[in-house]
Amino acid sequence: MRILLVEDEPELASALKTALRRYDMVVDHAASLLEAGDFAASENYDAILLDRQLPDGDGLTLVPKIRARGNATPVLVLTARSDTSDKVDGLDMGADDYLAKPFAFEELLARLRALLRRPANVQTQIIRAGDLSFDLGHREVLVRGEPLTLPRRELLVLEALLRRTGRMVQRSSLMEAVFGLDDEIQSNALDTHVSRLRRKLAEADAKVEINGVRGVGYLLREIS
Amino acid sequence: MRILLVEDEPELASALKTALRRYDMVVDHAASLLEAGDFAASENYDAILLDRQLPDGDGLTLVPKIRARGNATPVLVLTARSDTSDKVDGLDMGADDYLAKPFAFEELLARLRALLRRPANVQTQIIRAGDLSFDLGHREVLVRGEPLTLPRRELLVLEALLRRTGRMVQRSSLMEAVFGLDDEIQSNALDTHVSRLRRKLAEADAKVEINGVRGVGYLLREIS
DNA sequence: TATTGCGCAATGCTTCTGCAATGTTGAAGG
DNA sequence: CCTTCAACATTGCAGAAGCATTGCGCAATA
Repeated sequence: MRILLVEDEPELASALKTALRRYDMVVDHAASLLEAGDFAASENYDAILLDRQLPDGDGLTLVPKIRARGNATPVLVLTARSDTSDKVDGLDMGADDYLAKPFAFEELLARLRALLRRPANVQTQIIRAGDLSFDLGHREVLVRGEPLTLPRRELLVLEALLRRTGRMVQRSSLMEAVFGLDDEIQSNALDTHVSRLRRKLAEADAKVEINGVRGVGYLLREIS
Repeated sequence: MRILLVEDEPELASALKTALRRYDMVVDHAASLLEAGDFAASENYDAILLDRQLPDGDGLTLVPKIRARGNATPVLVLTARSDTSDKVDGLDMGADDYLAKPFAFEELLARLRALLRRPANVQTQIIRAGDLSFDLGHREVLVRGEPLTLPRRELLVLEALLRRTGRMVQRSSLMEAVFGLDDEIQSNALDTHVSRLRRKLAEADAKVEINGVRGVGYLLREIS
């Protein structure tokens, strides 16, 4: 679990950091709004602990900012101010929870856990063809649910072909996809990979076929 | 917005119902645990407002019951009891928020809005695979009921893998889950932790196996 | 201070991968 | 219809890259 702790008071920050670490959370610490903005922009956190009183402004202003960037990370606001209208403001600006100082660490932890209890499996794009599916996000190939492990280069070939299932993929663009900027490959390495991939797909009975088209490139087809 | 209000005190219930209706929420009212269970089972609510003190038992017991049925509706617990350990219990049993009576209606409304904004949080507290179970809340690993203590980093590895049991976890996302941006790790530290974790899992005969996939990452599998 | 956790580097091992040698196919021209 | 040739297919191989494991020393923790 990755937490961004935004708190300017050094003692409290360090105490919290240590305490949270004890619960196996990975904590990054920002001491100002500016710093917090940078952290939040560049990294993916599972939750943000946010103090309102910061040297360079109200911590709350961070929330709409990151939400505007499409970041839905749960935010738990820590603050000394505790009257109702204050809480309402905080929650309405997009914070997910609000905790008044002083607080019991146990409660902080419990609220944090409640926030973190959310699906960890972000859905990623999956391409299907024949009996196989390719999870682009996790780089995983399944044939009828069974994993099929492929080496890197063959995976790249398969991906490039799957992205245009049933349509031609020019040899040159395959080369680009598989070898990228790597040094100029001067042999028939691509053909080699295609060949090996073909065999594995056949062995797994994936119900797809790679056809070569002379002088042009390859295409992947579903077969009955 | 459909709300299930579980509250036995008629006056409070009716006041809340009226007030919520003013904000265009559709409110169903249950006055007992039994009734609440029926309502929750048959209807789809966007949130549940739950009193703890009910004539036929502690309202909290409803939460694990509906969670077990795969129902992830956010639950906001209302209660007169307000000490910390009480809140912690409530949140750990799967409630999403906790509000002590007496409360300002404005705060209730704000917390409710915050809950409704949140993506549905399913995620059971305990993940199982093979003969081991991982309690995410208490960060405890059990093998056939026996505790297995693991160092921090290994625990993080295990957690990340367990959250996607049987499926690929990219090396990069493992790195992120385990190290965050703490420091630039430039060695094979991850491999080291995986190795050590493997050994401990094998020694404990946990009936799970960590497979490395060259060039991609790792995946955790149950074994017979 | 004793202990444990952790990152790191060295070592051995497995798998990948570019290459070349060899076989196969298909289109064009005679 | 056959020849011919270039493009594609397949396979074995050796070097490279990636992974697994272990021991070590420093640092954090108790």
